Amino acid sequence: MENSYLDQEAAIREVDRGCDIFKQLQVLLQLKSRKGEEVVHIQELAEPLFREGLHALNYALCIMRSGASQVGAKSETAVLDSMVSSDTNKIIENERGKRRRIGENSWTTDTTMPYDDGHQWRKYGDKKISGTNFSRGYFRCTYNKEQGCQAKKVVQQTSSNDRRLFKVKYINMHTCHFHETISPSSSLQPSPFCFIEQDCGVNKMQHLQESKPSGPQLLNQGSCLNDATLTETFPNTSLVERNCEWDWDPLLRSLLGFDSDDFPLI
DNA sequence: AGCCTTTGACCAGCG
DNA sequence: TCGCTGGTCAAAGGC
Repeated sequence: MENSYLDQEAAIREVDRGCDIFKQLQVLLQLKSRKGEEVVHIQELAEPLFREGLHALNYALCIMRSGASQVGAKSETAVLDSMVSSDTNKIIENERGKRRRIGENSWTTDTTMPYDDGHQWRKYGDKKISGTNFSRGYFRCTYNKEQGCQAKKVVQQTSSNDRRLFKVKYINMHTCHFHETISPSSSLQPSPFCFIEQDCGVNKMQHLQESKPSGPQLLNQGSCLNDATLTETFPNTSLVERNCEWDWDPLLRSLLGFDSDDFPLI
């Protein structure tokens, strides 16, 4: 009962945060109409902001879904039902207990950025699926061995049109410590998203290396990069920048033309 | 050295 | 029973 209450509070907190983020996004978009020359900067800032907003709402949804049976939260999920759908699966276990997982706690979501959800994943399989032009990637939490985290996800590209679309199935909630550290419940905690445009389907590490910048960048630790890797890849990037521990107000202030001296814009 | 992805093989469910 | 298919393992190689 106590946990249900805490879950509900956490979910509400995430929804609140999502609202705040979208309000900031609105401010950014209003700036765009007033300062045409800043369009590029605003676009670069708005995208991760939008992602983070979505992440906050998705995270809230995860909390609600995982505790739905106790909390009885239904109305909230309706908000995002057009974006996310859950599965009720049967559980099939084989005698060796190592494969044929068809059930477990799972839900699916359609996204254009399947590799950028704030968690660290290790790919353990890839399968060409009949009837589609795309293969399906199987991922499990990096901390599967270390911490016994049972979270998995299956990424299936469903569209290759101008805007690629992926269906991502998540299986089991994260129980690893990393999950807690990236919990967006605090604005001071690292954002799970990266400022670098993700080329979906391309190894993120490789992509980052190919796009190694020359100057300071607004980055965070991302979903698959550790601090050491980033230090090596982006030697001129400070830890604070990498963790996205900035306040958006200075950003907006710099866009408005003041206090821009100590904040490196892209 | 340790982590990752890739990829072929294996195994189980299903029709 | 058999072939197809999806999910997983594990070796190999790369970074």
